[in-house]
Amino acid sequence: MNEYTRLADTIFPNIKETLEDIEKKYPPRNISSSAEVTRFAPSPTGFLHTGSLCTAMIAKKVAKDSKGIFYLRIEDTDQKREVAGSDEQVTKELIKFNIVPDEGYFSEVLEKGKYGPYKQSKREYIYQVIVKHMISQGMAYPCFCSFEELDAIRKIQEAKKERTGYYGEYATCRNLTPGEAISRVQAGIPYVIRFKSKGNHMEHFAIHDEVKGDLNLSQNDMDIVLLKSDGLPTYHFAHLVDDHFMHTTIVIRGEEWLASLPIHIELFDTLGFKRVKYAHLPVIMKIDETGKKRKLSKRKDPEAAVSFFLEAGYPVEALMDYLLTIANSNYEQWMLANPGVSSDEFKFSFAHTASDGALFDLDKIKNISKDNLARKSGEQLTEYAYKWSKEYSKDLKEIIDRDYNYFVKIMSIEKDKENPRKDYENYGEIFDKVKFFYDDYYEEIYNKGLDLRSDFSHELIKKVIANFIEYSDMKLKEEDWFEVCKENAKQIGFAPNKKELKNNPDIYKYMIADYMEIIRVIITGRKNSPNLYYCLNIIGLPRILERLEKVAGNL
RNA sequence: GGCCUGUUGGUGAAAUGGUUAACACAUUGCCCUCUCAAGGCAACAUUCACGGGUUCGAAACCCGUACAGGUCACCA
Repeated sequence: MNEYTRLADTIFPNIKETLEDIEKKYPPRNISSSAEVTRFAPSPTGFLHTGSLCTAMIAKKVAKDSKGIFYLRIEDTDQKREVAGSDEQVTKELIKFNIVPDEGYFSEVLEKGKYGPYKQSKREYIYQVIVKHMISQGMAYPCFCSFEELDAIRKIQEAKKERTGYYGEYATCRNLTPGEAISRVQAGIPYVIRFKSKGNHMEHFAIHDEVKGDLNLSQNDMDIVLLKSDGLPTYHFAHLVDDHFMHTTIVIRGEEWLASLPIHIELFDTLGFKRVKYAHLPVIMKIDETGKKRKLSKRKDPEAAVSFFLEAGYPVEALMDYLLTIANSNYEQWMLANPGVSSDEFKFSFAHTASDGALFDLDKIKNISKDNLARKSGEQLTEYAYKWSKEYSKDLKEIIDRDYNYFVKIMSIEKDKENPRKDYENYGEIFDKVKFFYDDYYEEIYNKGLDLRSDFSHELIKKVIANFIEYSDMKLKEEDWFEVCKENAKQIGFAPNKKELKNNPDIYKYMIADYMEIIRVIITGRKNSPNLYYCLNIIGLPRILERLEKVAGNL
């Protein structure tokens, strides 16, 4: 038994299994060589971030496009930052956006797949086996430096204007003999396990990134921490172990990880593990108050949390479409050329992924969302809005519940036209725009006061109401009905069009638009509404008369 | 500060050495129109961060400069 093995046994006396044993437990996946295995690996520190959703979407797409596997892994190795329950929350939100993992973590009681556990805190044993192996091979060692000592080292480095970190001559614990290390461990001195880097910072190596292209990076020479004093791994080590044994083929993550790529490469090479491919995605940016670019921030930007879009009632496909336009520059053209086709049909390619971060553009999402809602039929729109309302809007749910078909009629206004109306940006806007179709809400609007223009005299308004009641025939077809309205209006002095009004200022003071405005405001309580003919038809003659007579009577 | 990455209009971007720098969002104007929402048409980068070079020819290639972002933890 050599010294390193003794050290390893001293630190992990209860670990009997070897690296080979673990390898056997997680054999290569039985999939074709072109199939990609991707993962989404959030740390449960809060709600799902819009940028993370984008990353997850891409990972899912890459797996799906290649008939591979997409799995979800929870990276909960930092117990200090952990927010209770957010692992399940993130998972649920992901699924709401139709990003359903093929395997991985679903909840505390449900995991799918043979490569688990998929929650890092439950994989402690595996990490320890690997670390023990590394110690016994002289690839890793215990470090007894305290936070204070580390801090002192950093200060010296800063003073000398050298790189900060635990490396080279500063990595004092790497020179401890196994014997010395054993006695310190036995003496109960706290320690972490560090990687013994063989890299040279002055030397470079070539590496290909799917997004960034060919890179030339400095070798790593940091003796980074593998296992923290609490026995849990750092991100770097967990990445090595998990992505190796779960047989990830391509790691898709944010570009904040690019700087530590040399560490990961050295780790994979040292263990003799097959390197994975990498795709480092740019982060979504935003212009802050001072005019500077910065990352979308969960604290400052409501749109950084996906719940923002869920609550506002944007269709999930709209957000996904938008994120895809950022992720693949050719997606927008494809989307325009294939209206209504699911984005699942689109082939994602890293060749069209920008390498710098886009500014988040809410206007664009609104536009995409409007299009999306306009394309839905009245029935579909009602179905989706109703589903949304169950979770996010009592008021909307309540009016739909009163009479589902009545609501469908409202949502169907002019849907059969060549260019359907784009009335709503999201489900959250519907209620307010639709209230007037309901008598109790109309009553509310009426009581607040109808917004009739002040240059309309009471006499004029009464005249219009009387004329409309007498001559308007709701049984007519739309065009005919409107023609009749024009004629009637003309009888009481309203020009039938702009030209006539302009050309005959002595005859006309008002035109048909004004006539209709009076009716519109009285019936709907607003100056703008969808096509009046359809509104009136849905509300029905008795209630129209009621509203008109009420106004006339109170003038 | 070191290292890495990037820079085409207000925004997302196309164009990978060859005529007027696509397209989409936003904005503005006009048309259509019962209002609104749409829709149609048009305007919006004399120029691709800046300086130099290579070339018959550069937004594209090379070199500098500037600016921006990322990163330098027992956080991920």
